Amino acid sequence: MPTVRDVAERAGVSIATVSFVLNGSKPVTPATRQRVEAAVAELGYHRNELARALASRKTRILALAHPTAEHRFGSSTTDFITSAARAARARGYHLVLWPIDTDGQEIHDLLGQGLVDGVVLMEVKLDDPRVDALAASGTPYALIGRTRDPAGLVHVDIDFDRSVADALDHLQDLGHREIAFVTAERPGYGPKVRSEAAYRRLCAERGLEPLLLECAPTAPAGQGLMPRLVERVTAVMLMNEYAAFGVLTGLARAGLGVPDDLSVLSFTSPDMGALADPPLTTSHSPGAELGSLGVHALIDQLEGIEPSAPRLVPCTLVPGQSTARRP
Amino acid sequence: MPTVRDVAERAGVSIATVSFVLNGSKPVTPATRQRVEAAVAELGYHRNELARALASRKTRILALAHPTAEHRFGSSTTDFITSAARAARARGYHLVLWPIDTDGQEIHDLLGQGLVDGVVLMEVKLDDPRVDALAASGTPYALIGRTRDPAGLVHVDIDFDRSVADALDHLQDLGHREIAFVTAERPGYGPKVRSEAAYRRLCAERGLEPLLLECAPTAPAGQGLMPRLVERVTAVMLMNEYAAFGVLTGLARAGLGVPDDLSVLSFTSPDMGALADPPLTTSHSPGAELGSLGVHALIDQLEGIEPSAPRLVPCTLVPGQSTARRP
DNA sequence: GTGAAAGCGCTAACAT
DNA sequence: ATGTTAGCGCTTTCAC
Repeated sequence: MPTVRDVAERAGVSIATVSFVLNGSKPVTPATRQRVEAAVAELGYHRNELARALASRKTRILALAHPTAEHRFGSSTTDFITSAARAARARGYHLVLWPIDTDGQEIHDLLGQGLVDGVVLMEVKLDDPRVDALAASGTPYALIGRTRDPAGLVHVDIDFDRSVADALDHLQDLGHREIAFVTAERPGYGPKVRSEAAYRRLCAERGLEPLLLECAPTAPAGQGLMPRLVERVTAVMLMNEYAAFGVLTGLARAGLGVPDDLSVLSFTSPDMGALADPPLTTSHSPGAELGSLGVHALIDQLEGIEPSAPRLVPCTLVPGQSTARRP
Repeated sequence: MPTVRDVAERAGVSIATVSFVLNGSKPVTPATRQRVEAAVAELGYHRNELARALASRKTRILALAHPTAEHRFGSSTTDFITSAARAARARGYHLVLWPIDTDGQEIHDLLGQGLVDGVVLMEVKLDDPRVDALAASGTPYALIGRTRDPAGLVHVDIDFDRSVADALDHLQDLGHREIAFVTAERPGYGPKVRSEAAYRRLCAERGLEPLLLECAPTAPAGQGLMPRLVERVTAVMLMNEYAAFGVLTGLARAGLGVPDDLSVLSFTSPDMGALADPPLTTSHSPGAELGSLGVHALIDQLEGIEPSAPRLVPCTLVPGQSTARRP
């Protein structure tokens, strides 16, 4: 592996000049720049990121801290992670994975290693001790999700208000007025709390009678909703990836069908929705976009670019065949 | 952040001795060891992994190279990744994510940065240029999956022979003799090729008539199989995550049911299988185990531990209600 | 068993 | 505009 020294020698300049050219950190004559670039190309030189990190006190490595148990983005977790890693690389950073299970100590030890410049924290809870640990460490960080009071914290999240409003719009446009909302049983879970709040507020604003239900956060779920649900509403929005199949099954067993007897809108990936019969109308979380935005927000902060206002991104509605005009 | 110097000073020893204690790289008197350890604890010292990496010429960072498009492990990709990261950390390594789309150059540039000691390559194809790029680079690597001729390459993969045999056993035990096998349309895709070969061989050995079918590698899929499938077999194994729902739907539309008219065994996660009605008998890929094994195989290689023979891990059969005794 | 000193390959003052 | 030089925080000979 060639080093700056080899490049400098070959180009007939000092190692400082090589560094200036590589980093654009100081003005350099076009002529010498070219000689350096030629030497770099001829030698197939790549700078050693480790040495650079040590000398510059910037590792250009970010950590993606995520609990191993929960899967907030469900089917879009992979998209999120991949997109975060791509965004990092696009700006010259690397992303390391930190599966974090415990709260304070683990993250503290990891940070102590001095390997990363900042942390992207996934699956942020309303009251999250990891956020406190990060804040105490002084390491820059960006949150995916929000704590109870996220004011002043760098974060990106789903825009639950918009997402629920869009879903309601879709159903109301089809003539529905009795629209239930089903979440997963997860007390204190941010997305549940925020989407329920949005639903309640929107119902009030629009003069709709709210019907909030819950079911299990894992499959199978939703089948038990059935007697109650179809008696009281003509449409349902499911903020629970697993519930849709249960609802369809429960309905079928009662001799009823979608969308004739009930319109179903599920917050899940279109891929998942396509598995159902009929293919579901879905609203999918912006996993990839959040991954990218979160990383950019963190890097902006690291590089002293603008304060980077929190971004809230709505889910995207993809019409399927499980929603139809009210009978 | 305290450094070795601070520790050395406080313990009244040289920085070399501190290093010896921290790494166990040289014998040290119990007494001085204790003094050093005390100083470490008092100062809350963590060694700087970056500096250690530069000086020792071992970064203790591994890359997980994965294509962004394909999703071999489907629903278990997240498990795989998480488990790989955990295994790495358990042995004192970090795992960086490298979403790789192009073939040679990208991986070459990344390796040139000198950030990683080795690479775990996911989604290995039968003929994979990335493997050649890695081999040419001289960087140690481990493959998840196998090339056409994996002899001599460090790799871990699903044991398709065992997995298909176990599935056949399950169905044959239930009295089935006509058992179809459905894969996803993906020419040259390792898992498809190897599982099909296993199916053919096993059918021959057991005197069964093979029926191989394909359908789309994305949802919706499988509905089109229906007239043909149920006329010719009493059971089907689906090596296609998306097909199961289509098969169920197709069957229902024909007024038929599972498992009465057809037994269905799907190679997917039990979570996914639980969504179906009836809950599917599934065989799930050992995503987490492969992630961990792959990382260990790579680290063993890096640390000069035994040659680490290739490990093939079978899928795990989880009986559901979609398979039953042949009518 | 312990210490002194020479780097690892780079960046970033500070000179010139 | 370019060069000299002093580190970044650690590991690792080589002496003692």
